[in-house]
Amino acid sequence: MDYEALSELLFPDITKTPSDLEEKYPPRQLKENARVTRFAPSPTGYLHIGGLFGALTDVMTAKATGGVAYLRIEDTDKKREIEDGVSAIINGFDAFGVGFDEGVTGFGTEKGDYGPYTQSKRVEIYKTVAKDLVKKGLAYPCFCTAEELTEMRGEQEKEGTAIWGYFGKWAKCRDLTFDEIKAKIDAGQPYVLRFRANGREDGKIIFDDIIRGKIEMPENIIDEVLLKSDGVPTYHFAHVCDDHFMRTTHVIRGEEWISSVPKHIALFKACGFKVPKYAHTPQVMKIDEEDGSKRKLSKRKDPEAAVSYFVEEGFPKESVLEYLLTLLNSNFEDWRRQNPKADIFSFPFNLKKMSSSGCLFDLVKLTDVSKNVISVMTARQVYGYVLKWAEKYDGELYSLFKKAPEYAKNILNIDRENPKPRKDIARWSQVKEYISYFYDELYEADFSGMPENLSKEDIGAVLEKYIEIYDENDGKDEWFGKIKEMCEPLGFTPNVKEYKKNPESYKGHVGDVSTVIRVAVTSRTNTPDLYMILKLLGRERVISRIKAALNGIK
RNA sequence: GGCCCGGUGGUCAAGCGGCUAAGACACCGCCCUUUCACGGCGGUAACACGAGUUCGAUUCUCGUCCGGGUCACCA
Repeated sequence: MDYEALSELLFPDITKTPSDLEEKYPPRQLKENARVTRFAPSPTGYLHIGGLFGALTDVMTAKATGGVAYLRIEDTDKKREIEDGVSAIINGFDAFGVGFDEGVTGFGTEKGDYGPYTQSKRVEIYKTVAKDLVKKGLAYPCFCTAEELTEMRGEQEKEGTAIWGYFGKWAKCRDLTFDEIKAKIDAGQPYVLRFRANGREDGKIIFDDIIRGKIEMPENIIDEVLLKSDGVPTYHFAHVCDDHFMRTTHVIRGEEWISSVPKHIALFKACGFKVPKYAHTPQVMKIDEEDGSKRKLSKRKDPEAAVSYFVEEGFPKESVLEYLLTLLNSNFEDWRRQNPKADIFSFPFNLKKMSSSGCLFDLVKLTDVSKNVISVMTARQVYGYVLKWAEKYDGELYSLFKKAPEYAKNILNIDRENPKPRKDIARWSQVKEYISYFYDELYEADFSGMPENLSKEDIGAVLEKYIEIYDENDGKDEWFGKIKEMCEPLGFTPNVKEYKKNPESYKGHVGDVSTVIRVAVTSRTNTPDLYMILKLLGRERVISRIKAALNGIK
C-alpha cells in the first residue's frame, strides 16, 4: 500500500505538516516545574458544580506552580451543543471569580498564543496530524455504515467476545487496498478515519496517575475513530492534538476518562508526541432522594448542581470556592485558619493530596463555611453584596436597601466587625427575613411569642412601664440598668440565678422582661442585641410598636 | 458481562506496619448569657467482610461483598 498516495487522496487540501505546527506552537517558556493545565468543557448546557470543581483544580494547580491554566471549548458534537453553551460556561466562571490565564474568554473571543481555543476552529490542525498518520500507515478510512457497526456489535455479543469494538477480524476496512478505497471514495461513499491500533491483545500498559498512582490496563487494540465522516475529530483525537500543541503538561479530568487512557497513550505515541501527565479527579456525588443511593450529580436531576443555583440563592462566590477547596485538599481548612485573610488562590494546592474517592456535596457544610465567610465581612461589604444580589433577585429588598444605605449598613453592622461576630447569614436570600422587622414595609406584627408564664396583665404592665422609662438617648449600660430597675416593682427579679433558685417568688426575671419588650418591638423571640435594635428603630417606631402590642395582647 | 476506580464515624477526611484511630461539619450536653447567636468545654459515633504475610495489620497481598465509571462517527 502506498500510504503517501493514500494520504494525498484523503487530504488533498492539507499542505502543512506536523513540523509546521511544532514551529507555530513551540514549547512554552516556563520555569522548571510550572504546570500547564486546561479545563475543556463542551457547551452542552449550564455550568454545574462538578465543572467548577474541575476548573478550580486546574487553576489552583497552575497557580501553585507558576504555570498556565487555559479554557478550551470542545464543540465537536454539533448534535448536543446548545445555543448559549459557551456563554453559560463563561458567565458561570465569571460569577465565581474563576479566571483562566488564556483560552476562550467569551463568545467568539479568546486570548493566548496557542489558539484557536475552540475545537471547531482547529479542523486544519487535526487534519494535518491525521494526514501524517495516514502517511505513516497508522490511520485508514473506514466505510462501515452505522447499520454494519450495529450488526458487528450484535455478533460480538452473540460470540461473547471479551472485548467489543472495531478490531481484529471485525475491522473490515482495515486492510482495504488503495484501489478499493479509491473506488469507494469516487463513488461518494462517506467514511471515517480510524486509528490503526497496534496493541497486543494480551498486552498490558501501566501509567502513573497523579491522584491514583499506578494503574494497569489492557493495551488498546481498538481502531478508534479519529475523524468523523464530517471531518470533525472525536474527543480522543482532539485531546491528543490539542493537548500536545497547546503544550499541556497535566491533563486533569474526571475519572470517567480513566478507561480511555490506553487509547490516548497509544495515540500520543503514534503521533510522536510526548504523553502528558494524567490526573483523574473524583466525582462530586449526591444522595439520590428516591433510593438513597450515592450517585454522580446530574445536570438533569439535580437543580442544585447548576452553578446558577448558588448565585440565585445568594451564596457569596468566596463561600462556594472555599467549600470546594475543602473538598479538593483537606488541609485547606487548616491553612485558612492560619491565613484568615489570604487570597484563596495563594493556597499551596497539591494535586497529590486530592482524595481519590467520590465525595458528596454537602450543603450543610457549605452553609457553615459561608456563615464564616460572611461573618468576617464588613457591613459595607455585606451591604454591597446584598444590594447587588437583590437587584436581580429581590426587587423589594433592593429598593429598601437602595433608599437608605446607612440605615441598612447599620442594621447589618449589629454585632459585626468585632472579634466574635455573629454568624446568622449564610446566603443573601436569608437577609430579607433576617432584617424584616426593621422595615415597616416588611414587618408583620405577631405577639404570640410572649412568655407563656406571664399573664396579659403582667405583659401590659411591663410595656406600660417601659414606655415610661424609655429614653432613646440612654447608653447601653444605662438602658439595661433601667430595665433591671423596673423588675422588682413589677414582681420580677433582675437576678436570673436568684430566679432559678426561687422561681415561686417571682413572676419572672429580667430575661422575661427583655423578651416582652423584644417581642413587642420585633415580633420575635430571638434577635441580635436588643439595645441596638431599639436604637436603630428610633423613638417613634419603638413607641408605636409597643402601643400596638399593648392593643394586640388585649 | 469484560476492563477499571473506589470503600476510615451521618458527611468531608488525617493516617502510609505498632497511635487511647486526628480534625472540620452535623448532632447531644454543660458553661457563658437579658433572647438568639458567638465563644469555651465535653460527649455519642468509624477502619465493609474473610483469609494470608508479619512478633504485630486501618495500613501490604488475595478473595468476597457493596458503590461508581467505561465499553458510540458523545464528551
